[in-house]
Amino acid sequence: MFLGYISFSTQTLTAGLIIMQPMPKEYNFKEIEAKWQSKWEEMGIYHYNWKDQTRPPYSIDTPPPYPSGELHMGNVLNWTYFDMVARYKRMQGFNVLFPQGWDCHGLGIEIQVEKANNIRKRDIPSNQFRSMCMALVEKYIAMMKEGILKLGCSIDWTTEYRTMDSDYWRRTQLSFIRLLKSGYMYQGTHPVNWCPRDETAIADAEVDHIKREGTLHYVRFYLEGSKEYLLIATTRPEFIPACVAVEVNPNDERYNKYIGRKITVPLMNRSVAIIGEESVDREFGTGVVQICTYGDKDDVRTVLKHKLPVIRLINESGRITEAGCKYSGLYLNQARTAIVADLDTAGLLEKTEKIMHEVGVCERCKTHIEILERKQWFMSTRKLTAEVEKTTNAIIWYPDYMKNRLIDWAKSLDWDWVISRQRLFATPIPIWYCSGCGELVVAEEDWVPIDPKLEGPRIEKCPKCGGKNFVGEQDVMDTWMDSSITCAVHAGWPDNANWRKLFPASIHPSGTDIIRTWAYYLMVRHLALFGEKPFRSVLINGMVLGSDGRKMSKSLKNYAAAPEVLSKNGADATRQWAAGGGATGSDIPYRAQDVEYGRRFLVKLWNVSSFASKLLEDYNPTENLEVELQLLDKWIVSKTENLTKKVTEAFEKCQFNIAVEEIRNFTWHVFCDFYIEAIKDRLYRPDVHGKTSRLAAQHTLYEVLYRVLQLISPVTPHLTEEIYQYMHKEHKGYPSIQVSEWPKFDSEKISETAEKDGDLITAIMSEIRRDKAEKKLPLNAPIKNLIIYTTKNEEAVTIKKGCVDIASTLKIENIRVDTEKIEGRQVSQYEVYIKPEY
RNA sequence: GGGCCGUUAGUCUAGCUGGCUAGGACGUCGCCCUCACGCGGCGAAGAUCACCGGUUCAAAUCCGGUACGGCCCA
Repeated sequence: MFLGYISFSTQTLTAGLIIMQPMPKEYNFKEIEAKWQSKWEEMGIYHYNWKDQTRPPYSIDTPPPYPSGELHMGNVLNWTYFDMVARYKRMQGFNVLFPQGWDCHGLGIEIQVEKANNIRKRDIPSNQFRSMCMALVEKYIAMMKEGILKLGCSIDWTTEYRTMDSDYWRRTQLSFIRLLKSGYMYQGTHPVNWCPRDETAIADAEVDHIKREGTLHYVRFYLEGSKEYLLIATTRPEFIPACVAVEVNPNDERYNKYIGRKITVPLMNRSVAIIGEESVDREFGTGVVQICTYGDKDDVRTVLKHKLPVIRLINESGRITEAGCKYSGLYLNQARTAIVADLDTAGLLEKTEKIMHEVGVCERCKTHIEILERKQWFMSTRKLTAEVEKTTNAIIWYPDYMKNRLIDWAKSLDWDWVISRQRLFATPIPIWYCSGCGELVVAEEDWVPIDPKLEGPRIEKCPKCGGKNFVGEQDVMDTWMDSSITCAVHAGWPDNANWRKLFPASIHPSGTDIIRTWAYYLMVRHLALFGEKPFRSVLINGMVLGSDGRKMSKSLKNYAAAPEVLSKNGADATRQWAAGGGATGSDIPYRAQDVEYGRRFLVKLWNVSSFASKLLEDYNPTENLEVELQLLDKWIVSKTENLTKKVTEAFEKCQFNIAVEEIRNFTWHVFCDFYIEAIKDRLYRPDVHGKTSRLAAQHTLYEVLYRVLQLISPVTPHLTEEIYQYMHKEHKGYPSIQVSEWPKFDSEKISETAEKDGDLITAIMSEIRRDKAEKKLPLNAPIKNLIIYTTKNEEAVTIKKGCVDIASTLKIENIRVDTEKIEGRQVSQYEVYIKPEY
């Protein structure tokens, strides 16, 4: 492990003459990026040093991605964001922990395995099914890992983990046991969201709401012992057998007189009560609705409030139970057809009409969600809502307004989190039941990892009845139970006694789409387990849109494949798109031109460096500590210092787009277009300008370039490393620019006068360039005489000082600075006039 | 129906703790084979900052409202 870079000082390595290595003319990103990716790994510069006592730690709560195939542009955006943070913090002297895990379990993989093999979970032995899932996960991990490596992320791969490994189970199970003991986990029979296709309970967060066309049925419900009927409107007539009440708004003059009376459920030989409920929408349908167990979440609320009976109409796979009488055994949609037909035949169906309504579907398989009552495990999350809100507000969010999404979500939840799943590929719940008395046996902390389906509890007999037979819990945990303890796991919990040094995590990166899951579950779990916030800050990235500004999707043909983008343009160019594509947290479109521009910037930076390496061939950086800086040297030095300040502040606030733009503009349009153009003559002709002046230019060129490389290195690590190795490594001494010390803003180097003076000189240069352009002359067209007029004495002095630079840059033979008014063109934004004679 | 966000040149976007001729990129147009770079250089054109009203010496920026769009939740 590499430990010692902090102790490298520039003094110890710089004895003797240093010869600048000439750089190749061509910039081959493929070669360079691959080379540094493997060299950095060999150097071990990304390893977190667990023994370091001096540097402050900085821990990144890398969200373990769900392996779903190849890396996509959203991942690229996400990973680039926190990789820049990691690199920046490392340079700032932090001991950075940048771990990488994989969130393996869950329905997503199971469904893919089922579809690929045309099977259902129960068709084959569960072990075989699990192996198939694991094989698919491994395949996807390999694909994603390749992409992450190609992106040049500074991950500490010694920390790599998979949530499907038994060592990770151990942690998940341990967290379950502790939460059970502290009263946060409970078993209960409550209504839950249920996916009939996947045959499992799912949490609110896993339900998608989509707009769909449905049919509204108007059905006659006869009042008990009467010829009078009420017309109810329902989109789900198949639930009529489970009707437990009919509801009207008590303020509705049309119907409130019926409240308390009995009404007959059509097709079923029974009656239910008519009840009043203010929440009934008088405008919807007829204003009379049926309450069934359970048609939707509203039904659950009403049943609870009015203590209505529950009729279990459907089973786990979405078939009608015996409670459905003659419809028993049918699937819901079959029952629907049959019931509608029967209603029609009996003359009870008055009419139907099409309506658009929103339905809940399973986020993984898009099947219509049902609500079922079945014994499940829950985490009491709702009692933490106030705490979640308080903690969320106390955490730094980049950008700040994103915290609302978490708070709003937490407050909107009306059920506790159901954490059990009736699936296979997941962490087992470490629980057994005594076959004799049903007593619940919880695994001891030192039994885990354990699979209760394969192994019995490590006790002689049931503590209650003495029975010796136990049945393991068949249900498994929600995948979010695995991934919602990462902040503690990354820090080394529970094995590392010192884990709180790295906890709470310094930063939690997340996309706008997973705030309600990842951020929320992390929050409730860590609060419940440790009584502390899981992270100190949250970094939010937006969604990647297609180039047309719409959601990126293969069907819209605006999809960009990340591996292709990376291999075509390289990581450094792609990363610039991610960093500069838009403000942090906002959605950003993928546009090939942005990546293209990134690539052109790299070429520019490469070319200027290669040029500089030639100009500095005879420059020995160690000898020139005292140099006599000229007007434009001081100007660029001061501007560089201001740039350092701006970029540092931008990185501190995770405003990557600002950082990137500042550096690029400075490099391209200030450093290259003006400074380097202006010093060429000083470098080429020391006989005219003097050796001291040449040395000052070389020194400034060398240092400013180094500064630019450092500032942009978190964004474009490969190219900056390559240039650094050629030009600065010998002198600066750091084995990699990645571990060089982040420049500290030095107010000593700021000179308002120098900037003002330099700005005036460069403004005059621009004006002359403009004049040449308008006259359609080449830039190097010689000018015989130039008269510069200003009334301000101060400016005249400055201009005289800068005459040399103006003359050499624009090939002027004679310059006269005058205070006599002349007819000439005005220098933009100055009361200065120029008159060139060609 | 509620919440959050957005509306800036042909396109994408920055700026929004109020004070600059509103910054950048792509695209467009003109010029230049200037000895680092044509994957370039130098220039130019292009925006009543969605609309209405208010606060202020001063508003793209703050406040209120309207319209349209996006996301999330009912």
